[in-house]
Amino acid sequence: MHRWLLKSEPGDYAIDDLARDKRDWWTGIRNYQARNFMIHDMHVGDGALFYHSNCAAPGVYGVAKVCAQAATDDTQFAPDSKYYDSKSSPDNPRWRCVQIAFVRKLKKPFLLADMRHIPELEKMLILRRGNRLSITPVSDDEWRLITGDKK
DNA sequence: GCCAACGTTGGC
DNA sequence: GCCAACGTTGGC
Repeated sequence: MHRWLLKSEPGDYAIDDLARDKRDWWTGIRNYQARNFMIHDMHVGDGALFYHSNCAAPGVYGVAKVCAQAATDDTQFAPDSKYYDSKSSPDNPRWRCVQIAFVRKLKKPFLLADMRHIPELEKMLILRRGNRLSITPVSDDEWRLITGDKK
């Protein structure tokens, strides 16, 4: 069982959207490293920290979990989608994504500005300068510290 | 809005 | 395969 941090711009898709929808395919990932995490390493039951990026107060706002293994990301074939990929073909889809389910919102967000001051979190990839990877692994200790979960 | 850091593209 | 140019990300 692994744990992850998923970035999303709240203007695009926020934790409240997931709370409303209950579950959603994590479409639109167009980076091979993040895609490979979804295809090879993310499994049903894995936990996910839901992180808001590119916004006034970036940080972890909620908890989700993987509820379905990676499947074809249909947005790659939708010409109207901002995630359309003209070089991908239905015979050989380039992009796949997992489905995630809403678990809960944090009582108060764990902000990036606060994460930076906690020594136990200093190894988190999200804190590395220049980091742009939208899916990153999270250790069990980091998970407990951020979510307050006992295990 | 600024700008550093990064990933991708494409000419060679 | 190299690498400059370009577009994007994302904190500030």
